[in-house]
Amino acid sequence: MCVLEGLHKRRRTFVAGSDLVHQGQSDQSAYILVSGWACSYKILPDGERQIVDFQIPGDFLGLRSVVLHTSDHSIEPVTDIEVTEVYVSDLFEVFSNTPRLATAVLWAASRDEAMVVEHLVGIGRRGASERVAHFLLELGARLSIVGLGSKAGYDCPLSQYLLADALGLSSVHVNRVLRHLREQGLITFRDGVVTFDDYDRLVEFAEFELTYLDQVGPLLK
Amino acid sequence: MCVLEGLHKRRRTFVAGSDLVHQGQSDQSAYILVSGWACSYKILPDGERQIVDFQIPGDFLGLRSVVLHTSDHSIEPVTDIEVTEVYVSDLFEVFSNTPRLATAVLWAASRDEAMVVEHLVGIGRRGASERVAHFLLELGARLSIVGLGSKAGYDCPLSQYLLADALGLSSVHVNRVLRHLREQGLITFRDGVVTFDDYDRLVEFAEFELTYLDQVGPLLK
DNA sequence: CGCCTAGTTGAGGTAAGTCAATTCACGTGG
DNA sequence: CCACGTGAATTGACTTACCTCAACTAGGCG
Repeated sequence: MCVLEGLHKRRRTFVAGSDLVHQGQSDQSAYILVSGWACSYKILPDGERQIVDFQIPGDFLGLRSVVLHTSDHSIEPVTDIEVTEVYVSDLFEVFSNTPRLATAVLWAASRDEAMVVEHLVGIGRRGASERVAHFLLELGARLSIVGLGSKAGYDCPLSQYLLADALGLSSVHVNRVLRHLREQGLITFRDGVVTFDDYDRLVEFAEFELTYLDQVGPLLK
Repeated sequence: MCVLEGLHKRRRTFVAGSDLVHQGQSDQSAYILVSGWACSYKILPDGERQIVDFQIPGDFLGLRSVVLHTSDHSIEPVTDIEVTEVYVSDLFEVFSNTPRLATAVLWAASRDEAMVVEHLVGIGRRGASERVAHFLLELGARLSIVGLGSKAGYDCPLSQYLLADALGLSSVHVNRVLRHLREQGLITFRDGVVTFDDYDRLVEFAEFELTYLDQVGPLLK
């Protein structure tokens, strides 16, 4: 992400629960998440919520809203968060002066899309247990890249309700699945901590593969 | 899409069924679809397939594979297709000379992601009937933009099997849902043609909203 | 004519949802 | 210090949306 340093600007803080970006608005700012967790989600007209992705330190927030000039989703902090605001005017202007930056931003956007795609596949074609396992593994892999996790586990501030909204399940079922996985000696999620009880067996169970997460940065190094 | 004209290069043809991009490969080309339909999908280790999106004329093919330098998905033509190849070397080089182009490509990538997100929401939180209805409406809206559809309907070369793989349903269930929608006088999909029998009522039923599809082009005009 | 693929329909099974009750940890105010 | 409320996790009983298996039809084509 080092290439993106040039963009960092004003530092800001948001508390858990207060929307950063609101569905339907236009002319939003983009941010880079410095500390804490956030999530991007969509609310359906009938009130149902689908969480599209969680953002962890180092991730962009609201990039798509800025580029498309309108927001099709909302973003809210899961914990209190720190962000650095990226000025829209800058973003486009800077493309002219620093084409490498344009490539870096495009890379970030593509990585983002790849994560959404993987998520889509999980919801569409994986059973609930594999889905939960795969999701927690993927989160772990992402966190490891930024030094916040390992093959042992990681701190995870998500509630079972959030997990359910992300995975297209009911919170009741998420609870049952977590119990099942714990009883199988695969993974434990308790008191805000995810522990991989048997990483290799879990990877096999969830049919987890890294693919795009192998890449650690934009092409141009 | 006019801004992208500068990229158009060699014209090529692919027949239905032959992969353009194959999951796991690196150093792919990107293409712009000129005529016909394609689909991007992922195969899970257990053989299950999830179709991520369908591409129609004007859409990019394989852009993400190029940017991430590795392909996490496959793309195959649904019908025979014509494409124009976009040389990778060009794509990045040209960013330096034509920053407007970089913005246009980023816009295309973002629009792509927005479609995947909408798809994700559908699979995660909509019932089968609403999901099918919404999907066919969205396809119609996209086709209308490039002059291949209207509020009356459109030609659609998809089989019920493809639809099922896209929507995370079984083909049997897709069939039942289509019958149900037809009997409700909402929409008819038969012999390769989608007909909106009652567009307004269908929109209401599916809770369809346009949002990002309102936008017809990159910010910079 | 017979094969193949796409679509159609029925019967029965199952994964996951809903509703509801209970526990527990925490914070807040009397 | 305790009574109370609130939000998360947990578990049981019952319901349902969707899947699987399987049979049958209809069109296209060698």
